[in-house]
Amino acid sequence: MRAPTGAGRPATGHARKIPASWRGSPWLHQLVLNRYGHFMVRSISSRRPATLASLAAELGVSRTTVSNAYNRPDQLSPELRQRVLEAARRVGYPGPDPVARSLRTRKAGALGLLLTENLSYAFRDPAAVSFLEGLALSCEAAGQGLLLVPANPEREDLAAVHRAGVDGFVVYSVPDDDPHLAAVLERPVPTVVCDQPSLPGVDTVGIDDGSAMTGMADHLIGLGHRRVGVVCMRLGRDRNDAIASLDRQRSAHFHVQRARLVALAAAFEAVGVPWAQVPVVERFDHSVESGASATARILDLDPEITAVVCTSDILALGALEEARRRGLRVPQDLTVTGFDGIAEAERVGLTTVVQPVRDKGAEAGRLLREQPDHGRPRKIVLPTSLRTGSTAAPPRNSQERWFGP
Amino acid sequence: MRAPTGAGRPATGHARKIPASWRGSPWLHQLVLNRYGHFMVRSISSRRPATLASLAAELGVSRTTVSNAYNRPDQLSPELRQRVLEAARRVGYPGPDPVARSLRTRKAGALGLLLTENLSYAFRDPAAVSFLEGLALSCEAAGQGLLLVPANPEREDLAAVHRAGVDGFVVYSVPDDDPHLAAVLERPVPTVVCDQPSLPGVDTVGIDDGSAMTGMADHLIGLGHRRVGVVCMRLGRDRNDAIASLDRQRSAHFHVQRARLVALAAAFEAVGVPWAQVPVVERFDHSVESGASATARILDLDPEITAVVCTSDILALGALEEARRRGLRVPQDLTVTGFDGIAEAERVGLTTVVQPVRDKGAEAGRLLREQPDHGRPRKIVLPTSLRTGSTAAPPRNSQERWFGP
DNA sequence: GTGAAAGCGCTAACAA
DNA sequence: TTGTTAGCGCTTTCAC
Repeated sequence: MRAPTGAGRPATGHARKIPASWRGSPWLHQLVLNRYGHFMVRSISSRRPATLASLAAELGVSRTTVSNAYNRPDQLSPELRQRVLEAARRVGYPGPDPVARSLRTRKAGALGLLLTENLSYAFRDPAAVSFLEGLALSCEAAGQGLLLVPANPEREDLAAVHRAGVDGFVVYSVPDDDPHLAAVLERPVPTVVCDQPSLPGVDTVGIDDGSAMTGMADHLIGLGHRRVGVVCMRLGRDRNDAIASLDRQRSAHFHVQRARLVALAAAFEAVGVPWAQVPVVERFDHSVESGASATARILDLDPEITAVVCTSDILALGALEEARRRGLRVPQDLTVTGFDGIAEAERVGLTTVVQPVRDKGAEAGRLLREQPDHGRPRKIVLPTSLRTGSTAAPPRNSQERWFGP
Repeated sequence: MRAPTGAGRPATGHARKIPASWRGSPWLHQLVLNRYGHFMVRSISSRRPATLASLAAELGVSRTTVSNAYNRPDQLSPELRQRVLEAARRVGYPGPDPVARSLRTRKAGALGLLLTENLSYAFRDPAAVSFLEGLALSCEAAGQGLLLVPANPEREDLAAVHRAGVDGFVVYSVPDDDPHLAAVLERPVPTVVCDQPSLPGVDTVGIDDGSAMTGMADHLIGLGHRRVGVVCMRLGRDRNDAIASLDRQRSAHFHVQRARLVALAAAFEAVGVPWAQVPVVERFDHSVESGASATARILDLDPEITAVVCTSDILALGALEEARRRGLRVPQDLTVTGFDGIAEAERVGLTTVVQPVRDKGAEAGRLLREQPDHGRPRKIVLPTSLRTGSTAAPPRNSQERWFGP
């Protein structure tokens, strides 16, 4: 029996009328009387995907019942539930549409992650991957998805941020002038920033970069180093593969780099090293090669330098490579230090600052999940530690002597 | 002027009536006459979040116009658009709700990624991370999000799969009996499987594991190895840190491992090695330690073994570690081979099969994006190559001689 | 260039 | 336990 496909509503107003858009569509329907005497629409062709409503019509039950079969098994008899689920399988109903459910419940079931501009660098940076691991695990434990939001710097694709159906955002290590960050903050969902930038009104998780780097500086100063060079990551969104001026250091848009440099400067100035004369070489790409080339630059500039301080382990690995290339023994001829504490750094015995990267991810997820009703922004500061490896020692011709350990 | 908060519709039917649910809510509204003489609702408190409709009411324009201001700038005058955008900022309207838009447009703007059961292993496996990188880059280029779908093996949390608002799924390297895979295939969106399992009706991207491993086997056979041991990843969802029986090898639920083992067996059987006597040690955890312990097991079982074939680089790194621990020189005393071609393997000169992991991710994304109107399932097979490093050489007391290259 | 109408597919408060 | 009602917030023909 074919249904009249024209418009108009059935004899009773209780059943949904046939949507006008179905007219002329390839999907066929028939009007059936349910057990309450209401007309309902039943699909007699499987071409139009089944919906909760069509399944309900098919079965002659209400939409609530079908919904309950999926979402509140305790709200209906096991037999009825079984009947519903079976019918669903028969007509190929894949269960409630997640998007419609999200709209209704106002929950997306996922967190968004805004990563540093260049995705590839993020995935090639073991520290970033560990952060991702921590966050992903935390999401998994909570049964939430994790949406990687593309933040292509070239296309300034804010649409991706606007389009993301998420219950909250984690922003990982972006410059303070990143337009994607601004777009995220405009969204009416909670946000946690990890590492950078430091924003007054926003929940934050990170470490105390300044004091961690002070610790490293003190260690080097204690060893007797006074003539040092620094390799750092990019300080702004522009590519500047060169010496970073004092001004550029102090106004860096990447707050983490800024804090580390400022701490270094303060510590060395305190023992009489004029920071303006210390070569601080910036590299846009965060890679081993960058670390090597920056180190080369430093050593070319001043071969008397006794220690190369790097603001990341990846860069430090490059420094080690360059030292090897030049036949400089580490640590006898040159001291090299890193920052992060990635696995590979430990393997080669790098002296570095170890930070709990994975925990940062977990904390970020937790913060987003535990929304206090009100209150001040939460600032989580995780502990770091100095790992003294085998890449730092007193300088060769140091006038200071080292009597340790 | 306070609006009557009771129900009922305004004098004209053109404006939306006030939703009953607003009654008694903390949000206040007033009825205003727009320039067409229609009553519209205006929010006079910013507590209830603005919507496209409320903004339209505020401005006295239709919802279409506001929608167009965001989605089709060419459909209205620049001045009007500007007015709309300004008003939006004033009332704190964050732009069209992404979920509602998704429901309407039937596009989620994201792909879902179902990863191997244990998330941590995925993030600690450089091959998996590279895959992720390739996929993420491909999504970024297309302006799509990438949703990591939690697939906790313990909680069998299929809800996460059901809840994922995505336009398609990528399934990366799961066993053929994974319930999450089944749940994904039930969803009415396209799916691409990467690596495993091999499913007849589903789009696929991978490599020819069999012939790649055959190449490796032939290489070892050519070097003169006949007494070999194998370290492989888990063959099923159950933990079995032990020798894998022939039967277990042949019926492995992880098709990639199965294909590699079957190829090895065939190649060695072909030169008279009885495969049943070759120790194949399985490890559930995919880690360097696993590779080491499995290698230890093999060498304890048969110290005369001349080559340890590993089905992944990570495991091979462990094998190298164990050899070092035992004072065995590689390759003089022991040959070790891997599979994947990760960066660290190259660094240590591992002889291995190199596969284009990043390309796999990119291909998976592309396949999902380019949906043919119809046709056979697409099977993409990417090329591999044998990288002869410094960890494979003829066996010490080989009766076969090696005259090459 | 602008507006009205229709409905995407679902859930939840309430009523029966 | 089941059904009815009322939207969630948006886009999109199609008419004006």
